[in-house]
Amino acid sequence: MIKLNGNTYQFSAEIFFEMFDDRLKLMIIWYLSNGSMRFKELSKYLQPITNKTLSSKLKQLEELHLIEREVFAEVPPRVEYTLSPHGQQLKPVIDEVVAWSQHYAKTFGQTINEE
Amino acid sequence: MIKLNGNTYQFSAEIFFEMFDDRLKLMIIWYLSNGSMRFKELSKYLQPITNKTLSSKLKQLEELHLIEREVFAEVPPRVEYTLSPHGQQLKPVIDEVVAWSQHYAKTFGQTINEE
DNA sequence: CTGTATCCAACTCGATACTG
DNA sequence: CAGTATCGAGTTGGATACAG
Repeated sequence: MIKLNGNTYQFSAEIFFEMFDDRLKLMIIWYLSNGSMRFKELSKYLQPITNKTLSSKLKQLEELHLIEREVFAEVPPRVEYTLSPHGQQLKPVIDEVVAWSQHYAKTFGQTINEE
Repeated sequence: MIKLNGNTYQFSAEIFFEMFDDRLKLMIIWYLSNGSMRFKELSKYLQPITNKTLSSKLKQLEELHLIEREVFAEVPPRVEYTLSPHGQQLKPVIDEVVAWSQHYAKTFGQTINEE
């Protein structure tokens, strides 16, 4: 049995399932797995998404120690989001997700142009 | 670009993210990755969950071709759920999820007894 | 045992407007 | 640019009751 924050888990995997029980957080990790990105850039890729939602999700990921936030003292302001070490360790998960999805798409989907 | 059912996706991974944007479907896959289970058995592990919700999720997973449903003509009725071939191909994803979670739990959680 | 039918609380997330 | 504030629609999923 595992205690984490206030919660208890029978199996450690339940931590992951609870962590990524929404539509956006793992997608954000996926986008950041190719390098750091700015707020606006992420917003563009996750469209439609509101500033409020994106801001909230990024804050959650930071509290989970999966991403890091760096503020540059510029005008206009620049903020970069990067995977933390624990976030980077999700890369094998992401890789398997991508591999599985490509295979699934090959079976059930139709490819228009290239990916 | 990929067309699947009615939707279009830029990247195949988006299929996965949309497929598992809820709290339960990937957890069910995880439970079934150790072998087939009955309705009641799944319900017990996923507590608290209602029959309606579980039934709905299992139907969705079947429509996605990830699990298979087998009915035995017995009294009382017995229904077994098993991963389909495409569901079994999610095993590497699950394995990486488990590995990552154990590492994460070791860093941030406290283990009471054994897992 | 394996569901289905209603009802509803809670949550997620988008639309819009505004701030430093 | 990078947020925050308010509002509200839609969805998820639990509680309860009932059926084959």
